[in-house]
Amino acid sequence: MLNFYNTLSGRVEEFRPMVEGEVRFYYCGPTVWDFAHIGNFRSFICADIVRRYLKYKGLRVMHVMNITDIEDRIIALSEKAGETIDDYTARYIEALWQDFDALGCERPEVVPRATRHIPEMVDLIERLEERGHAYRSEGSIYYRISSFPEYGKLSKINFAGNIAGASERIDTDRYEKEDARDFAVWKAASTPDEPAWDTSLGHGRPGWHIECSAMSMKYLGETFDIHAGGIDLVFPHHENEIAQSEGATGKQFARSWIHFEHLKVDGESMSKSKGNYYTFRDLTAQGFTAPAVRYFLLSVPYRKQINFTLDGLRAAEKTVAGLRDFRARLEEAKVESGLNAGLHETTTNALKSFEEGMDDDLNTSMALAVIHNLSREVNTAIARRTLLEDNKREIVEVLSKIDSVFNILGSPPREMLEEEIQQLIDERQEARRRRDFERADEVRDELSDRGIVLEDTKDGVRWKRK
RNA sequence: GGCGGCGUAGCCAAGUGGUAAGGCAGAGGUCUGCAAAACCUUUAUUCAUCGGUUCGAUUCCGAUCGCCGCCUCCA
Repeated sequence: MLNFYNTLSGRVEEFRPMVEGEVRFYYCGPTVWDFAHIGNFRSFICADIVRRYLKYKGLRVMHVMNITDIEDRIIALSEKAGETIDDYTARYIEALWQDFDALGCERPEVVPRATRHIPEMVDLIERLEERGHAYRSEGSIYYRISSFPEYGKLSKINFAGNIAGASERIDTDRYEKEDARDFAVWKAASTPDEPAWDTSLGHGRPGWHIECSAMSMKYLGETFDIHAGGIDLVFPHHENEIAQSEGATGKQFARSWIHFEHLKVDGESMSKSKGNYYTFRDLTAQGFTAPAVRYFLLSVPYRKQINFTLDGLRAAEKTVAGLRDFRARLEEAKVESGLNAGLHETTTNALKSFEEGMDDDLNTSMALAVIHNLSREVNTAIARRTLLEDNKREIVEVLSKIDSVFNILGSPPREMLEEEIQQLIDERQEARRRRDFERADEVRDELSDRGIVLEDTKDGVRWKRK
């Protein structure tokens, strides 16, 4: 059984979907202008692991990831660029998918955009008004927090407590609100030419929080299984979503909440001003590979802060290369028929341990250790020629099952031997037979310069790309 | 000021009331023409510091130090 930490209940609990065999999963996606850094990708990959492991468990997953394309900053930037929101955001969204695919994340079933769901948000706001949860003030509409006594149940923020230090920074005069905690669900346009929509609520745009309430309920129903996102969204975003959705429907909104921790870079929070801000593209430009980045970002359980360093990524690069080598070696191993009982047990236990690790609040560290241990044992068996045909088949199968979740081994490197490479290899073998090692090394160096690494094994020469 | 998280070997990092996963790096060995890869052996008497509870704590409690986040518009 799968257990994970539910932010709402504050403890690890067994996950049971609402509808047998089907999971309705909402992931709070990025704002388009700021999605490219590795902090966001950690989040995407965590969500992808959740999705993939649910599928591993045989569940159908209805996965919705929103794209926030209305937001003060986007509006300011698109205005500055003299572009419409759509034009401005288009290139970011395109880049998002490129990186998303490269990092091996499966695309969600539905990717709604805020700009395409204004009517749904307007409807929801009207429902809130009808039920007394929202009020108008100077053309804007605010959520009345005093009307929702459960407010704070997700973030466990004690509003009665003393927030003297914080309140200094709240300029209460700026808002025409009944209560400083109230938040905007609809913002009246403040300048004539800022992007805005004409709706029954007036000329303006939705507040940030309302989009997720409206879009998640549209695609997943008023109550759904899992709502996920970065830990920074717990308050106020997710707290406000609960207030909006449950205020409007009177029903429970998301049954479970999963929040992904942030990463640090070189021990500090990542920020542009600190100069420790990395995007996925920066890293690939430096020669790092996508599977290594993915491995690194998932190597620490999602509830722990991960400390991103280039040294760590270099280590991940080697680790992933080792695992890929292992898989290739296994597939190429020449084996005799039969089943080695000891290895069979090792294999069975490996899969079991993998599931135990993942079932325990998606402990990817523990689950990854399983592959390493299996790799060592199977390598030994290959070296000792104790790997038999039936073992090989089941180990290949177990590896691909595990990799259906991690997605770091990729498809097996069964590229055709390019003729030229093979010719050089043959030439080197011929030279070795003549004991002309000078020529043999020359050929190996030449291949190495062209990115091909050779390995002399008992079964002949293996080659791979660097 | 309030709330929460973290501090484990050279580096990254899992984990647990009963004696420390895994990865990278290092050392020695096997194999090899030499390499590479792989394998074998090895690398924390110790889990920030100081107290307390306990038969026993890295794991629970308290204090201290250090780091990170939230409490605010916005993702």
